[in-house]
Parts: sequence; C-alpha cells; structure tokens
Amino acid sequence: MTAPLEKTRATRAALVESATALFVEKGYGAVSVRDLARRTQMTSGAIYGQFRNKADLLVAAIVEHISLDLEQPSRQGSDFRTAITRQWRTYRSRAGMRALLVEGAAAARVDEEVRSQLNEVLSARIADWKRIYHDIQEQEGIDPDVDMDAVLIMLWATELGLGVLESWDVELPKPGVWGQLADRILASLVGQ
Amino acid sequence: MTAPLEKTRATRAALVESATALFVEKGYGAVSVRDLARRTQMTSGAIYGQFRNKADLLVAAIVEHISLDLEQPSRQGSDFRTAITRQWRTYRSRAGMRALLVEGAAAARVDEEVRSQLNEVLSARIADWKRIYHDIQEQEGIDPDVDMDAVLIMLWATELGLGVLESWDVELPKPGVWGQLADRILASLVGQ
Amino acid sequence: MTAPLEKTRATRAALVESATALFVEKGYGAVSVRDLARRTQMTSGAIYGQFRNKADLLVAAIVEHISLDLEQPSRQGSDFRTAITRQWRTYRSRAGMRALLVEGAAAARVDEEVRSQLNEVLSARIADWKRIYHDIQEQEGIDPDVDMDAVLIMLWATELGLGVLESWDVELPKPGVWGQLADRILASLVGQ
Amino acid sequence: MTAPLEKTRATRAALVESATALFVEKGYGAVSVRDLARRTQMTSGAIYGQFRNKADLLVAAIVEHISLDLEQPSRQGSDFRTAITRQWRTYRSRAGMRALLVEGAAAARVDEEVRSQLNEVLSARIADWKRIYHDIQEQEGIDPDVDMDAVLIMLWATELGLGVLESWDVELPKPGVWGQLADRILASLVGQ
DNA sequence: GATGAATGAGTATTCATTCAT
DNA sequence: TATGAATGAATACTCATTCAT
Repeated sequence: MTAPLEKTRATRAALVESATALFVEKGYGAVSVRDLARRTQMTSGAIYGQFRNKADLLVAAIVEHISLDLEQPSRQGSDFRTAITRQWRTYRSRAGMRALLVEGAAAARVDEEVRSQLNEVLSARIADWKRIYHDIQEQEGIDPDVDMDAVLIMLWATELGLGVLESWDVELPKPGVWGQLADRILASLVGQ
Repeated sequence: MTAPLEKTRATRAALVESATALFVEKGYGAVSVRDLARRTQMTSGAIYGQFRNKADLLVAAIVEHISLDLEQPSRQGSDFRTAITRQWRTYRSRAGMRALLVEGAAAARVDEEVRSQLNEVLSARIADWKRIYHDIQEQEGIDPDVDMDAVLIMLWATELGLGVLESWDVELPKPGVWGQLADRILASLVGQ
Repeated sequence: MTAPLEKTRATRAALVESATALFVEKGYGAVSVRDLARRTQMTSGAIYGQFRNKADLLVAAIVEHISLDLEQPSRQGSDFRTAITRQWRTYRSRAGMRALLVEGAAAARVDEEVRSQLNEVLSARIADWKRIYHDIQEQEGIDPDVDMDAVLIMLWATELGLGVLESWDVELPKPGVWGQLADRILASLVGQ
Repeated sequence: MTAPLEKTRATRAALVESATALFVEKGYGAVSVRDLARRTQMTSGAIYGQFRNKADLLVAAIVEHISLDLEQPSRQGSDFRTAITRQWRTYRSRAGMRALLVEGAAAARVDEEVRSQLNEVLSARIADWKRIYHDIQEQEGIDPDVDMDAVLIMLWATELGLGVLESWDVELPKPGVWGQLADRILASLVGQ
C-alpha cells in the first residue's frame, strides 16, 4: 500500500507549488510560513512535517522549476544555434522562474545553508550541461578554440541577469530582437 | 561657513560606505539599522536624520557604486570591442557592486518604492548608455542591422547574472577565458 | 473536550482584566504591551494570539466593563426617578469604568478603528436603553413632551463628564448631595 | 521698547493657536513637536524657548479656550435659566473646546504634572463660577435647598460628557431638543 | 502525523528633548 | 534667542520554529 506515501508526495508537491507562487508574487522575505499555511489550507506544523525550514521550501521550489523551465538545448533535434535562438526568443515565458532565482540569490547571500544547497543542485546541473555542450561542440564541429564552459556560463548569466533587470521593471528588448541577437552571437561561436 | 554642510556630507558618505560594506557582506535583509549604527558609531536617530528609510540607504549605496564601478565603454580611446573585452577580463573587480545589485533586485521585488527609485536611476543610466552605444555604432561603422539597445541589455544582463551565480558560489570562468569569449562575441557584432 | 477552549477563554478574560487595571491605573498610552505581558506572565506573542491589536484590548476592556458596571434602570422594581437617584448616589463605585471610558475617548479620537468599534458597541447599547426609556415613559406616565432620548444622553453625558473631571482631580459633590440633585431633576421630568 | 515682548507674545499666541488646532484635529498623542514646528514655521528649539514641555502647550491651549468658549452665565442680562438654556441650544459651537478637554483628560491621567496644572487652572475657574452661582441663587431667589455647587458640576459634567460621546461619533440630540431639556431641568431648579 | 497556541528575540521607526553653534 | 542635528530609549508588532496534546 503506497497510498500514504502518494498522499505525502502530493501534499509536498502542492506545497512547493503554492510556495513558488507566493515567493514569485511577494518575495521570499515577505512570505510567512503562516501565509503559506493559509493558502494551502494546512497548519504551520504540517508544513514543518514536510520541510525542515522555510529555506528548504525555497530550495525545493527552485529545484522543481529549474527542471521544468530550462530544458536542455538540442533536445528537439535542432542544432545548437537554433535551440538557443528559440530560447532567447521565448524568454518572456520564463519570468516566473527568473524571479524565483533572484529570490534564491538573495537568500543564498544571507544564509549559508541555502547557498550550499543551491550550489550543490545548480553545480550538478551545470556540470550536466557542460557535458552536453562538449558533446555538441564535437558533434556540430564547433571551433575547438571556443570554450563551451564559458559559453554555458554566459548563456546562464544572461538569463539570470534578465531576472535582475525585470525586478527593476527595466524595459527589455522585444522577443524578436532578442532572438536575432542570439542568432548573430551564436553564429560567431558555432562558425557561420 | 560651509563647515556644517561639509560635515553632513561627509557623515552621509561614511554612512553609505558602511552600509554598502554591510549589505555586501551580510545581505540587506540581515543588516539591521542598529548594526549600521554600531558600525558607524552613530545613533539610529542620526541615521534617520540622513535617510528616510533603510531602503533609501540601499538605493543610495547602489547609486553611488553604479557610478564608481561601471565606467562607460570607449572612454580610454580604445574601440568598442577592446573596451568590452577588457571589462569582461576584469570582471572580478566588480563583485561587490554585483552583490549590491542582487540585493537591490530582491529588495525591489518586495518594495514598490525601492523598485521605482532604482528603476528611475537605472533607466536613466541605461538611456545614457544607449545614446553612447548608438554613437559608437555610427563612429565605428558597426552593421546597422545590429540592435545596439539589445546589445547593451545583453552586456548588462551578463554582468548582473554573474552576480547571481556568484551568490551561489558557482565557479565562474577564468578572467582570460571570459575576456576571450567577449572578444569573439564582439567581433561578430562589430564586424571583425 | 472543551478544555482548551475553556482555557483560552480564561486566558482572554485574565488578559482583559489585567489590561483594564493597567489602563485605569497608568493610562492607555502609557501602558506597553510588554508591561501587560509582564503583569500577566504571558509573552507578547501570546497576547497577540488573542488580540489583533493593543487597541482591541482597550475595546474589549470597555465592552466588558460597560456590561458589568452600568446596570439598566428600573431593574430592581423601583421607579425611574428612584433608580437614577440611586445611581447618582453611588457614582463613586464606577470611577474605574469612567476612567476606562475617558481612555477610550482619547483613543477613539486618534484611531479610526477604535472609534468605529466603540461606536458600534456603544450605539447598540444606547439604542437598547432608548427602547427601555420609552417603555418607562409609557409605563410611568411621564409627560410625552419630555424627549426621553435626550434624557438618556444627558444622563450618560453627566456620568462620562464626571470621568473627565475626575481625571483632573476636581472635587466632586458628596454622594448624598449628588443624589439629591438627581432626585430634584428627575422629579421635574417624570412629573413629581 | 516693548516690541520684543510684543513679538514674543504674538509668537506664543500663534503657537497656542496652531497647537490647539492640531490637538483637536489629530489628538495630543499623535501630534509631534515637529509637526507643530512645521505648521508654525518655527524650529522645535524655538518652541522649547516658549514652552518647557509639549504638555505645557496642551495646558496653555486649554486655558486659552476655556476662557474664550465658556462664558459665565448671566452676563447678557438674562436670567440663569435662559442663559443655560441658550448655552445648551448652542452646544455644537463648542465641539472643538470639548475635544481639547478630552485630550486634556487623557493627558492628565498619564502625566502628574498636567494633572496638577489643569487642576489648578480649572479649580480656580470653578471656584469663580461657584461664587457667581451663589450670587445668582440669592439674586434670583432660587430655593436655598438647591446645592448650586452640585448644579455647577452637573452642568460642567454634561458639557464634558458630550465631548466624550462626540469622540465616539455617537449621535447627539438636536440643538432645539437639547435646549428644551435644559429649560425643563432648570425650571425645576430655579423654581418654575 | 497533525494541530495551532505559545515562544521571545528581533526590527524599523518615532519623538520629546537637548545643546553646540 | 534661534537653530536643527543628534540623542537613544521606547514601542507595537511579526514570525520562524517548537511541542504538548
């Protein structure tokens, strides 16, 4: 009988979902555990049965949405340049995830444990991607002088930086323009 | 007798300096006004004589350091590509400013007034830079198809994104490698 | 198992009692929530678990004591004139309630919510009394020209005004004299 | 050269006037000395040159308005009953003074010095009135059984109590009705 | 596991008053 | 006398977390 475990898992997932929504909407620091309890119709005690910490909730929310929102490139049979260009063109759909990551950044700066947890999760994921990028470099015959690790970091940094700019309501380029810029930059990296 | 004004200005500057250091070190949310008072040997009342808010202190710190740390490109007689490449190569020197901006991002997400103040300051600065970038586009004969506004946002976003990655202790590229990447990307934009 | 509710109710009552005593003794503005916590051996958090506000405590204290201290006239089988005269003769026993009401007046002038809460409570009670006074007017055959609503307000105002004079330590009439005055005035209203 | 003294007197009067307006509007506790300084275009230091205390300002405001607003009865050649009736009929014009006295009551309850100052001022005034009332009793041939001291206190208390009721926004009788009630009561006291 | 009352340290901010200039 | 910067104690209220039931 796995029923109770299932139930637990569903509860947990619902909690993470609500936490994500609240953190994105109001900011991690401005959300209290009681807010979350109210929204999920749980008690704060019940939440602490699932998560050690408020910080753990943030980490879980980030882990969940990193997987969902940022897919690896060249999964859809298209080449690197095309995949990245499409990703830039559709940047607006990931605003929620970026907001979450900005919250995660500020929380990590304050809280050593958040930092190390997020570092672990994100470093692992970055390591995955690095491997994929190297494969791409070989398969697509990209100039070996291009440091694909640096390219990866640049693409991540740009994405995250958009999140920072968004938190200030700075006006960002139109999606088409942003995609074109990616296309041009990527062309220079993958060789015409 | 400008002495009292001078003194006030000096006091204010010292306050902003200490606030910057504390915000960078411990994070905006984790610094209390009393911490700051202790560190500056002032009373909290005196601090509130200079700044309406704790948030105002953060804004002041950011304004101060944006001007100091991010110089306009092509001020040293070098061309655009060279200037940006140098800036990327020396990215490590701006870690403090990036940390401050990450704090500013999280604070802006929570606090409407911080958001609008930072938006005002940063939008103005970005507008300045846009003008400069357009001049560069003409003077250096950069392909008119390149949207220099988007380029500017990309360069800003990358810088800010480094700040986010740094807050997670993610390993960043070596300065030389990072500079080379900039050089390659810029080449594609300015037309070698 | 009504135990926890009972306990809560008892805790609340004890809190209101202590708050009343403190407000009467030191004045609403001069009593801090911490004072109250100390006196009741509770923590301030626990107090805020029972009351949203310091103001709510004042309102609760007033509501409690209005009911206790000001009995409706002609409940003891005596006629209107006798009942009011007795009430005036025993005015000294209600000094605490009057002090509380003076605090409630000053607080209501500053705080919109206190004002509306007290208005609600007191207007309801005054409406009750008005009904009772009209019944009395009929039953005792009081001159229909006498506006019993105005009489009620006058009796209330006199009581409350004593509270104001008491707060200035102004010397008040001896109870007997005060009762005689009531007797004379009431005679003119009820028709000897 | 009395000029400087004149100026001081004028400054003081302006200060008292503004303080009165602010205390009535916002409540004594909610008015800061800086508010008052802003409103009067003075500095807080200058205010402390004229008054030892914020409390002294309240006392001064009350003293000033007691004299202005509550004139002695039978000054206009009319008899006692007529004078009081007129006073009740025009009660609405004295709402500001009553508000001030409610503030004075709450302040006196907290602050021993305010209490004693107000007591001194008000007791003196009440003593004056008592003398006047006794004269009236003789001159108008009022029944010697009527304790005119108690009557005076009753009239004062009613007035003050209206102030308390007003602070709760309780609906008061229409002026005509209120005047009629006074007329009826006074008739019973002065002998038809 | 769940509950939700209790904990109690912690925070930003205010304000009457002082005093060097 | 006037100034207004500085004082610094004081306050209401919040909130992550715990734990007896």
